[in-house]
Amino acid sequence: MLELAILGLLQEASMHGYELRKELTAKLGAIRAAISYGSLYPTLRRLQAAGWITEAAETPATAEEVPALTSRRGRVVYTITAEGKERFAQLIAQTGPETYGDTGFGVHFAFFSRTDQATRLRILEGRRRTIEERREGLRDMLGRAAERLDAYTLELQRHGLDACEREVRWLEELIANERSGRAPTVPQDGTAGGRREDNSPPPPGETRKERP
Amino acid sequence: MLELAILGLLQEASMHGYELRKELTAKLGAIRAAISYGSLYPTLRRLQAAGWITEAAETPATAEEVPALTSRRGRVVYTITAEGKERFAQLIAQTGPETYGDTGFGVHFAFFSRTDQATRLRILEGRRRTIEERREGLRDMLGRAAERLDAYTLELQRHGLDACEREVRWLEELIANERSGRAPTVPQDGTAGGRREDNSPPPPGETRKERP
DNA sequence: CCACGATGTATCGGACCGATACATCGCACC
DNA sequence: GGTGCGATGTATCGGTCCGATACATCGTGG
Repeated sequence: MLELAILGLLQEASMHGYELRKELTAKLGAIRAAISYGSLYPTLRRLQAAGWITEAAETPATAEEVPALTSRRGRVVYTITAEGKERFAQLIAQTGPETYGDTGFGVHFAFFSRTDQATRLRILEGRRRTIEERREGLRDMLGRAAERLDAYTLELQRHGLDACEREVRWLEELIANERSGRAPTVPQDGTAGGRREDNSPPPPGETRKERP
Repeated sequence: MLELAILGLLQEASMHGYELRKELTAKLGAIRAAISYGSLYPTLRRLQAAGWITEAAETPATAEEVPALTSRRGRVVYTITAEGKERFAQLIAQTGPETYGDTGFGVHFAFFSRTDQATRLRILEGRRRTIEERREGLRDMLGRAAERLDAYTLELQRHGLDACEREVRWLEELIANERSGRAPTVPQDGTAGGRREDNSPPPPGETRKERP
């Protein structure tokens, strides 16, 4: 999962570890707290070893002279390679059971603007099915086996059930919008130097909170 | 976290691994999918080594004779010890940052009927604070940094924000109910052979879904 | 008669986290 | 003028937990 997220972010711009973590937290803030460095750095190492990314120590920019004084530990900037982009495309397109779990779905969804519509639909429907099953499990529990559980556990289940129902509705909206919507898929980004380029492709739907 | 959950469940009744997993899934179904055996068995081993639980191979009940034929691998029944109960009480009472995370809070909440009211209140308020901070982070993102993110990521944040607001309201209700409510804390269970005993202590609140 | 799903115990590699360590920079406060 | 403190920055280590896998028994229905 981390691999996918890193590859996705580096496709937008080259970054060093700290920045990467911030962007990761920003993009995935809705689904997980913050990525630990204990996960981030080993993963970067792994990706580099596999050839998906390259790491380059940042040169002091101006003044190549005066190098060895204080031995400044420069920031390490990571850049995605062509193979890395291929890898990303492969990861983003392949869907399995782990794609429908909480974390997996969140990460995939966060990169939907780089995913083709057919895959988006597949993922949304898979996720819906997963949540529906969880919902059914909770309903059964609240129905048949209710007297076996104490009041607090029951309350927890109720809250969980509510969240499931809400997410299913949310997914329904997204699916409907995806089906009917003209969704111009953004294929590749290419050069990663643009920085300010804002590609906000398909409006996922007017999910306005009007509850009259 | 698993340690706490296992100790809590074994306090209600002795069980073997498979049953333990089912009960675990039932009790925590609202917050996590299912506990893996790859976590369960090593943890049981650890708990046994620490002396919190004891494991006993199930005797074939009748017919002690005819032992070595087919060498039936009996089920291993785990029972909590007195030290284990102390350990559980210690774990359930101590609150830290990990208590307010998604999983940690869920597990603690599931055993609220074995937690004293002061601790319950502390946990609920800590959780509320945590979610409020997450909520503020998402609001900031949707406010200031909105144009930096694509439409799908934004939609994900919106959904996350919605879930945060909903959970805060839920927690408010629980806190209010906890403060005003007479909540008879269940101290100890003692004998674990009763099986059918139903101790449903404090009604956590009328969280009815009336939306007129 | 046997295939299949539920019951049951168990291990292994890998992903990820939390704590920790250490170094630099800029800025506010005294 | 110094000084502490929070943000920036890289990195490791131990430990928890997961997913895949293996293997054995039992009852039921085709």
